[in-house]
Amino acid sequence: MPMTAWTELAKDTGADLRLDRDTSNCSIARTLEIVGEKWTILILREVWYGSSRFGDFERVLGCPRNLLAARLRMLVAEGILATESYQEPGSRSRPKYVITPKGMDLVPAVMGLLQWGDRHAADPEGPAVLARHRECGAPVGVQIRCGEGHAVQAEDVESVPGPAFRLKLVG
Amino acid sequence: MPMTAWTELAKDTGADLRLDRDTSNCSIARTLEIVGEKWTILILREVWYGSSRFGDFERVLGCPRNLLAARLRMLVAEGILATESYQEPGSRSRPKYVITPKGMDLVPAVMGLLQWGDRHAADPEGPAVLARHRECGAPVGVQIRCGEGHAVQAEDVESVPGPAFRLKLVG
DNA sequence: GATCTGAGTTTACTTTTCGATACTTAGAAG
DNA sequence: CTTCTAAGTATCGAAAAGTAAACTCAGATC
Repeated sequence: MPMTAWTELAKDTGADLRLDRDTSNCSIARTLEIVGEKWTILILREVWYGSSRFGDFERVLGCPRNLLAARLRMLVAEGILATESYQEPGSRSRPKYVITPKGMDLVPAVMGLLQWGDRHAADPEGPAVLARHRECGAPVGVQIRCGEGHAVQAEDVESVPGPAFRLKLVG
Repeated sequence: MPMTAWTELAKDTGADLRLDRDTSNCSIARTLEIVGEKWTILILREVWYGSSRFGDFERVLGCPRNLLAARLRMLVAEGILATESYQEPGSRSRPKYVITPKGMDLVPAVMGLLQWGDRHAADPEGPAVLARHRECGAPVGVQIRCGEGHAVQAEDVESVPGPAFRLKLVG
């Protein structure tokens, strides 16, 4: 999906100056800034699988406590998780972590990673987890689709400059 | 999408032993092992946008040369990129990097990240890049779908133990 | 044969992130 | 008022990443 609209502009202009796409405004990079750190996606995976307490995450992930605390704090600050409290009988109330709608919106991206791993890096025994549609039981996956409702092959995706497209000078 | 099938098993058994899901076989984690390092996804983004040469990546990403070389080497070793050669008139032939089918299979995952960023971390000016269906021009995005063809809400995805599901003892 | 060029490699140094363990804290129970 | 517990903090050495510049290498040109 080459963006010919800018690769043409980005040619050498003869002098020492040269134009390139300005990649500072990129939604992929911005998303990775938030969820691209080590453990973050795996914490979300555990939330989807039903964990909610600090100790749950620590035990099942084996993640260092200080990193776990930092990641949880950040996910809450970003509005991806929210804290509620639970109270075990005979204990004081403690915080637990639940996913927000903003966090649920990450499911397609993570399911994309899951799907790729199942296809290209699977354990010979098969997947440890199967995702299926609650209503009909059929296995689920992610698909690229267009606004017209067509399923789209990755090769048929075309990337074009958007409203915030900019060029930058390099040299 | 809690997996009740194992959260029930994972209760304290009264003694000092306790069962937990064994997360060592996870397609998400395995995928992140390969593409979860810094720069890797951004390199792939540039490949999708039309870059193919070492110097292209270096200029547009601002990534250190040593890391760029390491990431490219790894992507080729994993079969996500492949090297071909190009020849500029008057120059010797040099290597360039092209995406493989295995690499194209990552598009849904990365498009998921893009979509989330556009929705939740967008620049006020809007996105720098728009993805659309080459045939009909309509904007594209990723969707969760089941084998029966239904669009599935993230909340309606149910995760159940697969063939390689294991429990582990923690204590 | 000297020079140019793009694609790396190497080196040396700083900064950031990771990982393991010890320590603290706030309330409930004895 | 001491103990117990889950949820954190604090600390510190190790590993990885970032930065910058010098160096190599192989062919094409001069």
